[in-house]
Amino acid sequence: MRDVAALAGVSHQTVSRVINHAPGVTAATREAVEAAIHQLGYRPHAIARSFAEGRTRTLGCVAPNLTDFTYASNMEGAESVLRRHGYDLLFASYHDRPFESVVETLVARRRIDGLIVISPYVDLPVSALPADFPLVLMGGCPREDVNHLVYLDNRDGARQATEHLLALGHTNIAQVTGPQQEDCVIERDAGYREALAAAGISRDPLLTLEGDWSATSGYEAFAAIPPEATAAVAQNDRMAVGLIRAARDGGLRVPDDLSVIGFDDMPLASYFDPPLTTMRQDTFAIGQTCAEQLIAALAGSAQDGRAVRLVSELVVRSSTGPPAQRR
Amino acid sequence: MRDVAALAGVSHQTVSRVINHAPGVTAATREAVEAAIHQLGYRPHAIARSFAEGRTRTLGCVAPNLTDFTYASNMEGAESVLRRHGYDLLFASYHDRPFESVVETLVARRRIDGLIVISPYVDLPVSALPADFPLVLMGGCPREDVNHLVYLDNRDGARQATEHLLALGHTNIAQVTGPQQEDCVIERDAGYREALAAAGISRDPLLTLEGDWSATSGYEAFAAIPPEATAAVAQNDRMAVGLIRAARDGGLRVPDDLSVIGFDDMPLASYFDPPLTTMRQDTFAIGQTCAEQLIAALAGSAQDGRAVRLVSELVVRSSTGPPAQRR
DNA sequence: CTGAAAGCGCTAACAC
DNA sequence: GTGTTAGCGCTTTCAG
Repeated sequence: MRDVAALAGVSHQTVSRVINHAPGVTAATREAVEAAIHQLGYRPHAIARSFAEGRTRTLGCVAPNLTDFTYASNMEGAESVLRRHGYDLLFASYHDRPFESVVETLVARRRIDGLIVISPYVDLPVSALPADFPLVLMGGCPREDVNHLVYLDNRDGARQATEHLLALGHTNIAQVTGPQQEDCVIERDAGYREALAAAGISRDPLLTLEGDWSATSGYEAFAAIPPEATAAVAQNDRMAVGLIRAARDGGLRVPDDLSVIGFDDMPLASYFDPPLTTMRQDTFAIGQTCAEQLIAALAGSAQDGRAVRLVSELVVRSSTGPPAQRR
Repeated sequence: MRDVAALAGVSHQTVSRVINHAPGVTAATREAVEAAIHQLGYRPHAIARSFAEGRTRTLGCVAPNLTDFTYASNMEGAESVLRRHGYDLLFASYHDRPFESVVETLVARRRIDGLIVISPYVDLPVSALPADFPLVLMGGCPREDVNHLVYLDNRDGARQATEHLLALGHTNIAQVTGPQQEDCVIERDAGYREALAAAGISRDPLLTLEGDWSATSGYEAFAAIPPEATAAVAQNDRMAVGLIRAARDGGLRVPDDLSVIGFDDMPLASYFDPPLTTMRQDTFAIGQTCAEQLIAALAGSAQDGRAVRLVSELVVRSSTGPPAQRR
């Protein structure tokens, strides 16, 4: 920068003005400086700038992992908008370490200006963050303890899924859940119950099985599903796929003997056999929304925060259908 | 830091020594400083440190996108080892902007100390980077123009896949490729040809169809496959799945009328119908290896660089089998 | 073993 | 419109 200033015959401050597109520079000076910059191949030092400015122009994004398509897609959506706003994106996963340590590294040491947390866990210690730190939480239900929230209405989604099965004529509807302490599991379970209750069906606890989101757990859950069930709502597509496989291995036809609906509309959901009926969520858009919220929070607008509610949409394919005669 | 020094009754320099675990501090002083740090809740300012040190302790990772499981998994593997070494990970995708702009933002402005580039493109302009910048390229074939390279031997993988079909007795083996300018496509095509040549089979250009990695493109490719083909190697699993769907829609049985082998062993590959025979690559380990290489490069060891070759492994499931009688 | 001084490259506040 | 002066919070170098 000093060299540029010398070459252009101005002070380093004028160079600073030029690279920051600050007003109050003659066109002539500006051109001279730009010529010098070009000639010297000068590039502003991002770290020095961050240091002087007191902000990093870098935002963090933490997710449980990346291999889950849902999270990866969220993050990609967020990246696309943050990048457009001139921010860099620091990524951290917290599957192998406590969330607090992420906060410690990224926030307490002031490496980032704001944070997007993708979390299916209701008990995430957001309190580990300074109260006024720009934070957007991507969660699975409404909550009061966080300023900026983007959430997928899981309760509504599960209700829709269950209603779809009810509308087809099913009355014995099983449920395969994720780990029961997770936020969205609780919500989806609530939606399932609400739909049953609204249909005047008393809920049989034996019809609910707990999995761990994996296809294998869906497969294993099948063995525990009472034979009178004619349909099942799986809380994600992987478990739905496992369940279908197990049902077929057990000699059942899908959907004739057992209808199965999933959740997520993962890639290739339509390429399974039978093509999966599922609840679609636009994960890319969710990520984008989170990023927009964060940008707004950083700009100081939306000071009070607001919760953005997103809903999932039923996609009917061929893994659900009316119940067949008694099997 | 000044406050900590004052409270502990030492200079800020001693505080610096303590937080950096530098030698030459009395146990007593150290304890006093640590007490002060704890009491004040002091955290070193990462940016100030980076600025003073002249390095950022942040590494970059660029990939075409995140939603492709392969890349996401690479990146997650890389993150796990970088994190362990105290580095942060800056992520950037380049599906919507030139690679050079990534270099500009991250490297030229010195936001990162090193870079992992996940690239299926042979023509990636690594020359945009300063020659001595710590770089690890995750590619699809050996190449000379880069110091640190981790590559999956795609030629070998495609050869294995094709040999598997040959061993089953197929002689008319079609191929569905990705976009033909991509690195790994060229390599996989070469492996396919090599296997055919070794079996004394002359290659029929009509048997090779170009797709775009999507399941849809695999589906569409089917229409162009000559009816005498009894088997096909798809260059990824998604296209394999699309191809299988199309074959069945066309009244063929898989694998009896058409054997299909994929590439990647993507999640749930075994849950498709039929379970997919494919070439497995350990994408998480590949990412880890890239990170280790980068760490080594930063440490100055491995100065001359070396190429790490990884191979994929045949996973036989049920989408391949011996050819049936003439269909 | 500890302290003092200098400086990393930039922006912000004010003076000219 | 442009230059001058500080100073961001730390590490490095060198004295004591």
